[in-house]
Amino acid sequence: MIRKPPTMVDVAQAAGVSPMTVSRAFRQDASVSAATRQAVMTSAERLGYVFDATASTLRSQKTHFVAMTIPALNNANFAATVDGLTDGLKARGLQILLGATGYDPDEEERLIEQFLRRRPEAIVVTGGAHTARARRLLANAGIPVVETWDLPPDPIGHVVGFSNAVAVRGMVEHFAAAGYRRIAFLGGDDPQDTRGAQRRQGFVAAMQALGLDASRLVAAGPPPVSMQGGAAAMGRLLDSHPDTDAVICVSDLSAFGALTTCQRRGMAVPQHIAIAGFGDYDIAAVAVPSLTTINPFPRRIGAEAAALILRVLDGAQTNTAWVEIPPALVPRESSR
Amino acid sequence: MIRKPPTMVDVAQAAGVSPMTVSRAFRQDASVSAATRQAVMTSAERLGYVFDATASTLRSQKTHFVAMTIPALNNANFAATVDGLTDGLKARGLQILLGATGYDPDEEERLIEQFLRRRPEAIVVTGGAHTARARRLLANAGIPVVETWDLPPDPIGHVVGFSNAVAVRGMVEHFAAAGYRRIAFLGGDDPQDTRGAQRRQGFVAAMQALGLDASRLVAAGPPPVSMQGGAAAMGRLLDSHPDTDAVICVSDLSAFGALTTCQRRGMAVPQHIAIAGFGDYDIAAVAVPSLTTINPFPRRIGAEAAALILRVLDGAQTNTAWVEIPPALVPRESSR
DNA sequence: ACAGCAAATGTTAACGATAACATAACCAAG
DNA sequence: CTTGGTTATGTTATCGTTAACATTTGCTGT
Repeated sequence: MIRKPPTMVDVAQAAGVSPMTVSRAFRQDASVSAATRQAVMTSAERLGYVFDATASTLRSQKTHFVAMTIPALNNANFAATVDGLTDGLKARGLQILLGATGYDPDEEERLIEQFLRRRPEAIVVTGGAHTARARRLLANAGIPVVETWDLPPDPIGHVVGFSNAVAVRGMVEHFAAAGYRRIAFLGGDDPQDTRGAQRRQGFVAAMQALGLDASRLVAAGPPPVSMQGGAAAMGRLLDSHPDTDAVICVSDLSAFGALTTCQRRGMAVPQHIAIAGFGDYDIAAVAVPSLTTINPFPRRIGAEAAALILRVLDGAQTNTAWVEIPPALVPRESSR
Repeated sequence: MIRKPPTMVDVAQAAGVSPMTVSRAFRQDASVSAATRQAVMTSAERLGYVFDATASTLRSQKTHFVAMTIPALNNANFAATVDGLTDGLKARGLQILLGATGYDPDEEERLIEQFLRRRPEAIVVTGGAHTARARRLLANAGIPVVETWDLPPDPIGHVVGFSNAVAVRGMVEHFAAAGYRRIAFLGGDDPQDTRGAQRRQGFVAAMQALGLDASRLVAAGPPPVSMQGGAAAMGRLLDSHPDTDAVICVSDLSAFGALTTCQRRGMAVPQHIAIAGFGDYDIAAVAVPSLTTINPFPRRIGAEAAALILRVLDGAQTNTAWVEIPPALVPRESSR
């Protein structure tokens, strides 16, 4: 026999109070006597009552949702950002509505539209490249919008990020100072991965600024750039430019792939060729040799976004924020 | 100036129809003439109307949500399961409400309770170990419950998974057949990681069944077992049991960590010691040497769960399902 | 020309909570 | 024993959509 689930009215009846009192008992701020709350909770538990967030949302116009889109779930960096955001918002009872775009702006647009229908109290997106319609939807949503992992030239709302190009410039200068000259860049060829593309652009600009040859660019295929993709690309690079003395890779994963290609070919790293990655994933610290990389502090990006959202929702922050999280270069064994 | 966002009533007025017609125009099944739908959509777009899923949900009692809890976001295996589930449900307009438990049953309970308040149409959880209250909440939720990544002895609802113990037994037998005798198990020491613990139990049982010494167990610390944790644990194993000829690790990540310890100590893998992991993560295929592992088909777990949920929601499946996805042993260079 | 029926649209009430307002109960101070 | 003020609880109407039912329109066949 199926009977329909109990509502506050049922709980109120069972506890001998009004529905309004039940409603109050289920919130921590409200003024309900301890005895009454206890009675309500007991009745609720006995009836198997589960609070209906939908009805609450409709009436109070508070969803306690914060939406977030990331390019891919399966990426430790983005996952760390999500963790940072989740932790920062959990204490306020804000839940994350998470979606992966698969690095596709159209999919992102679809996702954003779906999310906005749920009326999140804020929305966090990754990167600054969006479809025109997505931009319009975000701009008109009437909620705080935070763009992360980037410094968009034409931001929609708040920004918590860093310049991918500048970060790679730092690596190029580091390599140049260490004496490397014939430096290549691996990956960043797919325009869908805007952060990857910016890293490559940053490489080219920095090399040119130093008067070095910036033409050693090797494609690693569509995002997410895998270890396999990095390994294959490294093979092509070594074939086409055997005299390359350093490679900067679009990510640690591709860098590790590149490293394995060197190992399989018996090329010593960093003696024969230096390798750098991006992201400071676990593998960068553990690999033998460990990988020189750039730490973009992904968790902090999420945490700062969370703190910013809370400030805005509290009315403590009224202007648009621009928070830069400067990445740190992490020198390791894969370069001298 | 702030004006409150338009509703269907506003759109209806602008389009010269009733709100009900607007409602119908926003669904694909409903009978609305093409001309009317066009007029409604134009008005909606002009007013910047965004459909309110909350009100829709309250009235229709359909949230189009499916909730899922996983131990950690930052884990390629679980992420693949989420992807499989998401893909399978997307076509039906079902959105995933995702939460990470951090391998903590109490956190899982909290998450489940929060999720149920949103009235998902189904809920997918990882593993069979839950708090008593969590079990009760799930059992009484009145929606399909799917437990994944495990074969729980006392399932709450449907099951899509495999036996972690049996999978590791297969690896032990594989190693024994290859002539390894002094086999160790790395990780699985923390009871919070139930799947890890089951892998270790499977190891012990299989070793004993073969009359081999099952006492070479080395702890790798609390989940998620990191590459670093695996590396450190391997160091301890080599110190305490230098004659070990093979190690089965609780995951590929710890296996890779273990591999790096061998590399740093100049021990050849697999000549000196064989290594196996679990999960068939990218790194297993790319590492040098590549890692022998077990592929649990994580994406397929998600896809099967999605298919199952759709069958149940359609009424096509009325009994409780028990879907086993047998993992596959993947022999690679790290063992002979 | 009109019954008969399908397609398109309208009307009313409800989903389950809570904001806003009203009142009852209680206690301290005069 | 009032008055004034706080605390606890109740009443009413409403959030924005859609299920259920009602009605209109348009077309087919005879």
